[in-house]
Amino acid sequence: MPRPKSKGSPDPRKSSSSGVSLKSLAEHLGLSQAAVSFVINRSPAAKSIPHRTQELIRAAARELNYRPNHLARSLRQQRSFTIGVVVPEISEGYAALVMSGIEDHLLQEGYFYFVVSHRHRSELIEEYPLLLQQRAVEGLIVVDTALAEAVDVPSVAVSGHRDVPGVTNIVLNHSRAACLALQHLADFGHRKMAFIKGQAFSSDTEVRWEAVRDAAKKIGIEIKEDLTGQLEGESSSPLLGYQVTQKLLACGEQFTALFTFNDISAIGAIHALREAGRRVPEDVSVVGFDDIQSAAFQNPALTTVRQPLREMGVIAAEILLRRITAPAKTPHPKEIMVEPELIVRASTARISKPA
Amino acid sequence: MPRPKSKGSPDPRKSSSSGVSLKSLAEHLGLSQAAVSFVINRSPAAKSIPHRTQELIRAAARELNYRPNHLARSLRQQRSFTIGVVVPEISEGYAALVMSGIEDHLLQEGYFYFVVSHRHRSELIEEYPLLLQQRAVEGLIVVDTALAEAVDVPSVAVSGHRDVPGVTNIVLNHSRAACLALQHLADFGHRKMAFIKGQAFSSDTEVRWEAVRDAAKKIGIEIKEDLTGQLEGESSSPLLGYQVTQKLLACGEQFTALFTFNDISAIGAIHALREAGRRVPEDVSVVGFDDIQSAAFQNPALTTVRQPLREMGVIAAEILLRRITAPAKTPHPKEIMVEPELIVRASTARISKPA
DNA sequence: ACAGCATAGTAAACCGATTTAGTAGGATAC
DNA sequence: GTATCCTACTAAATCGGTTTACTATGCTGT
Repeated sequence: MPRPKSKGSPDPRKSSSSGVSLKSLAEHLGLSQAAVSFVINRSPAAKSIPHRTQELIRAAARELNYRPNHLARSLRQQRSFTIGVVVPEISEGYAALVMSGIEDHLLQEGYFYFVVSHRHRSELIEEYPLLLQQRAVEGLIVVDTALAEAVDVPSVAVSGHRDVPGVTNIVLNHSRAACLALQHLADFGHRKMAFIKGQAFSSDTEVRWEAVRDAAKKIGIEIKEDLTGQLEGESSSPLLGYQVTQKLLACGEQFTALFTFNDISAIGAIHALREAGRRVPEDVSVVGFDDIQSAAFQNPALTTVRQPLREMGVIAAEILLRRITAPAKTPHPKEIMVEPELIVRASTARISKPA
Repeated sequence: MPRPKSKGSPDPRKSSSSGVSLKSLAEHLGLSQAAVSFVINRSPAAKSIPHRTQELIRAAARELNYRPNHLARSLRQQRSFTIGVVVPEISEGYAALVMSGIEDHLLQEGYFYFVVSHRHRSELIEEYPLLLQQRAVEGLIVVDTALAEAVDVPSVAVSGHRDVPGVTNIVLNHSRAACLALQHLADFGHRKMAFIKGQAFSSDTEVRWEAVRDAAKKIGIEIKEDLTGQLEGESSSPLLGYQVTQKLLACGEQFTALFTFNDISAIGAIHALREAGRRVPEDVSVVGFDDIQSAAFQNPALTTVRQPLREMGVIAAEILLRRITAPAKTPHPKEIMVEPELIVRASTARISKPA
């Protein structure tokens, strides 16, 4: 009853999935399903079918608007042309940019993808990869998420730092990123620097902090316990940076520069600084991270360490598809590193002579 | 060769999709596939199978880590539990927020979804819905995109304004939105207002502009041709608003207030104003639209018309699933309207007495 | 005259589930 | 004693394609 009955006469209003199956198309043509399938797919087996017949088949397919059922095809071929993408949350600027790169490459190559966001709930982080595999994805891209254990499809982690078997990590050169930022501030004469670390769950947090400490040591900057804050909370609102900065200000320790974990928190931080009567950049220089789109249009425009997020998404997709289609040829790189770039704008300035 | 051979002994390392099929599970148990299927799915037919046997089956399924192949199930049941989501682009704050609402509800209800972005290319806008239907999606959600023609699955359009058969439109009450903004500015004494319209391809542009004109007439504000600009270009960067505002300033006509199409362009506009020596809000009041996350953290904090984007995504998903699961009961509303809210912050102020 | 080969296909297995229709064997009813 | 019902399942069809193995026919070469 709910199924549209397929009468002998093809209904031209019915398009695609609704009416026309390979079977009905073959019947219409008076040929076998196999013959039609060979021609439609340009399979090598079609070489024994004369051109005339091939054209008849193609014409009929066009006319009846035949579109092969992707489910059936995937089931038989054991190829779904589908990828699973796991992100912490979608609204976040970071993940959205990476996703946009991923999408670009995947769709270009004829793959579709499922997106799931886990909002840092660990049971979802474990469950979603399994659900995705049940849905026959051929590979997984996880963004800023620590994959619990090995999965049995090829996987790529963007900003993954764990050494998980079968997973290729796409990472930023955090050492270089930290050097760029600190050297820039040091060049401007800053010595008393404050820092805002990322949330504990963010996979970049730890690596970046290591890099910052190394860079500070190399450049000869002291990192004071009192002047290091940490973002807390799930959301990616500037509010988090605002709150941490208030705490940093409250501790009483002086600082002339602030290096934040991302641009979003830098925006909140500037707000807090201004509320406390500190001018940016005259009293405090602020360096952000990521270079999100609105960074250039903050007031003052944000000096930041640019992370090639979109490109990282593209690379992730490229590597993954390469691993899927030519597993033998690609000896599966463990890590691919991309380079940051310092974008100097108006939120940093030479330190003013102490009054 | 590429397929993992399924030997008699189950390999405990192989999980999910790899080794265990219903067939192998049934063989392992010495039962028929049907019996196992009944129990796994808690089908009513399982009532004739004794508890003892049911437990054996479930235990074996757990132990071998059996996970039914979703492709096969979908094919047989003609239910894919998959939705297609069509957006202009992913990086945009607007679409990302709506998507986050969509995702929340869909995953909660056990559906997965494919995302495709068309970047306003009309051939993709036509092709993607077909490709999605080929992939057996049970419904479509299109965001800020004009669906070319009727599709044969239930569909919901967020910010759709076309009357397409079979499509439910989720729209903002633009009349109210325009009144809120203009009345607010008028209350502050503004009479000379400038406007930035959306890009021609954005489905809200026209409707909103109508609403603005109506509101202006009602309130008694004159809309000058010279003081209405329009965003141009694909991207959603603040740069677009920056450029339009430069043009508005260049024309020489004076204005004390500016109502922009979205927050992103408001951010660019403020930049341009400031560069031209106009202070915000002292010289020019600016009202944005959407209330994106960083709106509150601009300097000055942005006064804006809040659009409940996330909620609109949730509603879209709800309506769609309701239409899919109970097509008879839901007589398919043509339009659902959500209400805007004016968020007054610091980018608008009472007009200063003319010097 | 007949093997051998190319042409133009077809029949049927298969992917991995769900689902309908049916069956074997024991218990109960009359 | 047997018709009937219940219990505990199973065999086989099905979803819509792809793919392997095979066949029927006609032509060529010797």
